[in-house]
Amino acid sequence: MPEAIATISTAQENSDFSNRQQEVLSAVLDLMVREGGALTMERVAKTASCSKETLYKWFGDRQGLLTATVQWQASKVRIAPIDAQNLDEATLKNVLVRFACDWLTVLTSDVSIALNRMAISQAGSTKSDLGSIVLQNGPFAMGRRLLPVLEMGRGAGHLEFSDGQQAFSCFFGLVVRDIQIRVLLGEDVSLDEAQIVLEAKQATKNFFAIYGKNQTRRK
Amino acid sequence: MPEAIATISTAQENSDFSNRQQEVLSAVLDLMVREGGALTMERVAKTASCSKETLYKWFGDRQGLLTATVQWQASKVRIAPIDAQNLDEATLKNVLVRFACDWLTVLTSDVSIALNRMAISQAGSTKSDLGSIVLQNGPFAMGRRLLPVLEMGRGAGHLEFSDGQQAFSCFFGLVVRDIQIRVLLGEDVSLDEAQIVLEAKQATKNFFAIYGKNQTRRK
DNA sequence: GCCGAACCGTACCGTACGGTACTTTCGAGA
DNA sequence: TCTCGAAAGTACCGTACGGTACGGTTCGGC
Repeated sequence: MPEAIATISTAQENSDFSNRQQEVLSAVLDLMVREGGALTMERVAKTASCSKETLYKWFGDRQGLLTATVQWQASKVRIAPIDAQNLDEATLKNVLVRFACDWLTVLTSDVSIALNRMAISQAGSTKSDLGSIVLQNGPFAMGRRLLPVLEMGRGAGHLEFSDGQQAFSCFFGLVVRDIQIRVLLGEDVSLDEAQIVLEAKQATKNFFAIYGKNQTRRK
Repeated sequence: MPEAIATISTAQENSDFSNRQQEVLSAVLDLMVREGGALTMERVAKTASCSKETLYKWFGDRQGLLTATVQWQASKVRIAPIDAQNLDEATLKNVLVRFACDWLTVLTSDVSIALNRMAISQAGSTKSDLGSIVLQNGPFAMGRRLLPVLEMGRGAGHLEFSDGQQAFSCFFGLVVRDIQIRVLLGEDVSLDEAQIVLEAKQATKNFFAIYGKNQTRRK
């Protein structure tokens, strides 16, 4: 079983950013979480103890800084491969539960909320690909990752579906429900570990009620 | 069967706002949709052909104008009562499908997207109840409305659940899936009427696979 | 020790925007 | 027709913020 979907890599030579630059990006992330979307270049500079001029030199402009932050955060979330040998039904369910747990944990984390808020708030306006970046590293990444698992489950005879995308989308809905929109809108949805596990199990069970092969289904 | 969940009332003496004020609010809504969250008082005044001073006189400040707009929009969406006489299973399903259709239509509408973006973008920061207003008139209102239906369905022996909230939440997830977060993040999810109906039927079918009484379910 | 590059701190500029004050226009009622 | 009040139009102010310029400081290479 995979250790976790989202594992923070040990950083250091993580990406195209130098250590100092990553310190800055980390500060941006902190500010996003603490102050919401209203971060100013001056506050970033002060928080990261660097000069505004350096910020502009490194990241071009404010938009570039935000984009770099989102990309950097995305690059930190590595998705561990799934070793799907001998996929008996219990193992498959375990993988799905695990998956749902990780997903719920990420969704309700401060960083994810802040990032999504940021991306959403400017998705409608000027040319900015923040939205698509978050999209790529959020729902889409989950889909790309979960799809093979579902197909393996189908191959092993535990699941039954024709459209994999649709099956994934359904699982997504069962897991996330109205939780994400509620946290994004500011409701304090505090889920402790136990609750998350419960929700994940429930979602998986429900998923099997729909796509499980041994279920009687209507029509 | 209810005509529609969201029926625009014939306006006029709709709420606490005078006709002229509603013209202004309508202009705000238009601007939100067209320009995204970056609306300035000056643009509102110009668009609505009124003076900034009047705006401040009527709505106090920018925040008040936004709040008034959201509330006004919410007040326009009247939820028609459900006449749940002789709730046979087909009727129940019809009601649910109908419900899901309306919900999906609203979710993907320009106005809803703009409003949600606005509320989300400032949900994290300063004291503002935009988020809770949208929350109250979005997911929560849906829940308050759908819950009695589900309970009637249970009473009539078509559904089986212990926690109504949970059942609603599940239905919500099955209907909305990842659609809302994707549109909010800027993806162009264009659903025509036919697709929406399809999605709604699928969601209802899936819901019955989970909570329908005549289903074999595991555990 | 010297030089240059990188970078910090800070002062500064221009502008956009929230909010206010003042003048003009318009329309209803006496 | 005159009066008055409400609201349009406009000019204005203060400030916050994005972006730039520049002097001072540190540090690695020679």
